[in-house]
Amino acid sequence: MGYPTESIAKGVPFNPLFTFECGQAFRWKRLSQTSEDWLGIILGNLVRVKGDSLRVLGRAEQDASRTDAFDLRKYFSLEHDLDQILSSLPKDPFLISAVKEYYGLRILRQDPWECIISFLCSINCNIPSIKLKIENLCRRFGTRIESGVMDGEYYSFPEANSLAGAEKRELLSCKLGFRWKYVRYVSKKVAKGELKLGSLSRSSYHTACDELISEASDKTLGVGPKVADCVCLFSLGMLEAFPIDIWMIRCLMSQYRDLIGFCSKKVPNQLPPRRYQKWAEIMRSHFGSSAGYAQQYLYMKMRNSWRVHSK
DNA sequence: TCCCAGGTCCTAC
DNA sequence: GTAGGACCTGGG
Repeated sequence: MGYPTESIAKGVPFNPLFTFECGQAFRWKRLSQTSEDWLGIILGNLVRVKGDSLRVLGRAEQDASRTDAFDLRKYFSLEHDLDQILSSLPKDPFLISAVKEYYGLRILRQDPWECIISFLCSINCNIPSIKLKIENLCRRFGTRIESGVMDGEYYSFPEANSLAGAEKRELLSCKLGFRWKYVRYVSKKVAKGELKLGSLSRSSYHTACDELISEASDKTLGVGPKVADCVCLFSLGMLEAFPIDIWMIRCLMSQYRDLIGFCSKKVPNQLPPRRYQKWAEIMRSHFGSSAGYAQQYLYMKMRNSWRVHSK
């Protein structure tokens, strides 16, 4: 294949393991457990990241129209000055240890379309289960990518039109469960141009959230505050977004209880919308304009320490 | 067999 | 406005 090898992040802090396994993206696969060798698919391009070098191995034929938007510097958010961002965060002990432990985690700038569908798949699911659903969708509705180099089959993420036209039983066969109607509803909105994901990045964070959640007073089925925050943070470059999931609730309850001013000792497993907004706003003003970075480091710390703790 | 998972929606107060 | 339950399914 005649694609050049590029250096992804020479001199830039970048840890593929933390970046790809922190639950922001679901299609990166580690090829070797002993080295940093990863395979991912970005806008129909099969991409290999090995050490700090990056190589494009193949492209999906029918995705040619989208390759102009294929910008690896943008995808890996190389314009983010990680050291500057991390040093701008408040110095509380829990966050300091999270940053120390997971240094090199970068927030990616993914395709908003893939991002919104992925996080619809994430609703009430664990990560292996999310990956399975997305993989099923790609195999069923995506386009085969010919690499000629790698073993195995690789598929692009489906186009909005494909999912918008899918039948219920087809989506259910991808193991989407009750999420099938969310996926199809949003796909139709995007396919018809009623939800313009591309232009959202030019909006303010709050405008983008409103647009994603209420979408001109017509509720966007399946997109609540958490999914909207994930889209803002992981695909629109809005670093102030602070998604609050079950792990973040546990984190806030155990580490930032005074800040959120929540009296009950019982850790809730979900937040009513108003409380979600209140807590997210408090954390935004605490962590500042890069609150999303704090959230990701805290998320990693919380998940992994919980796992160790509960063994 | 039960419980849980990167939530959201609907119903009943 | 908000608490409580339902929702598909795979994995522990």
